[in-house]
Amino acid sequence: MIVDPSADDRLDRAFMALADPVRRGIIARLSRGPATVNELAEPFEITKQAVSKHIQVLEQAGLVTRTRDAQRRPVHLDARALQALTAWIDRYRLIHEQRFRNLDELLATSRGTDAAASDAGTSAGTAQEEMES
Amino acid sequence: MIVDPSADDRLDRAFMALADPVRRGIIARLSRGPATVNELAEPFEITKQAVSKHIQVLEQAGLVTRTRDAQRRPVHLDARALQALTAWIDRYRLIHEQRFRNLDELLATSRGTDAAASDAGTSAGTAQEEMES
DNA sequence: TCCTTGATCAACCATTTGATTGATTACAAA
DNA sequence: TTTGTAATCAATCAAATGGTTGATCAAGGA
Repeated sequence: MIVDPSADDRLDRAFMALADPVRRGIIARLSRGPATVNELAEPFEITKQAVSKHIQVLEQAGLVTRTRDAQRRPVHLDARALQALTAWIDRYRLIHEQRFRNLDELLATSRGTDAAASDAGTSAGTAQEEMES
Repeated sequence: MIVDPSADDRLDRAFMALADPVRRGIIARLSRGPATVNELAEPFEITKQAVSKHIQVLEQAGLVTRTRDAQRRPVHLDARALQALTAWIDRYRLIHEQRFRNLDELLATSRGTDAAASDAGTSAGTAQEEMES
């Protein structure tokens, strides 16, 4: 039904998919190789149907794919979606850390010129670039 | 109310917190420096109360902290939580990629010995290590 | 063909989420 | 003290999530 899942939507689904310990457990298991729904359901105390739903969530998030093997339906991890998540996180984490390095430099050069250090940037809205790529 | 938020709970909250474009926008803005609720609410077409709730979600996830400045309450990014997320993701992404490298080696050494390549590992549960650290 | 296994579909239910409006707290300035 | 501003609290609501049970589909094997 969804025609054009925007970048936002894809990030929404992927982050949401990982916001559940069962689904993270499934990802952890799949990092070691493909598995069937029954195999994936085994460690958890919920019904197979519930696990099947979790796999659907992971699939719609692009984190896993399903193939066919007779009546089995092995689930495979797709690491590219994981990489997209770390890319998003690291982007802003690195901007934040760069800001701290710049602040350190500022403090190192203009030592003694106080009052700019305590909460520098509370209303520092210099360049308003795009929020999400 | 919550006494001991487990590692699972913390990951739950953090991933869930990022599964929303408004909250990701807030994180993006805070990567450039602290901001007040009003400043953070400005780009969005929702009420300040809604933004305040989003900030609470981010705060409970450990992604941001709030300080005091008279009647203002500047919000600061806490990059350590972001690092915890990339650590979790990269852990399993790297295991997955290592498995592919191993598979490549296997194919390189025993070329001609087929049938192990198509779906190697469908029931490969060698070592059952802990799912989450 | 009949039966078993693997997996999904469908309907339903309790809880949570995201948002709203209106009232209230906290602080500063007049 | 009164006024104004920043922010949260409280009550409410529609929609989504996570789980269940029961029925159904698909593919082999007896």
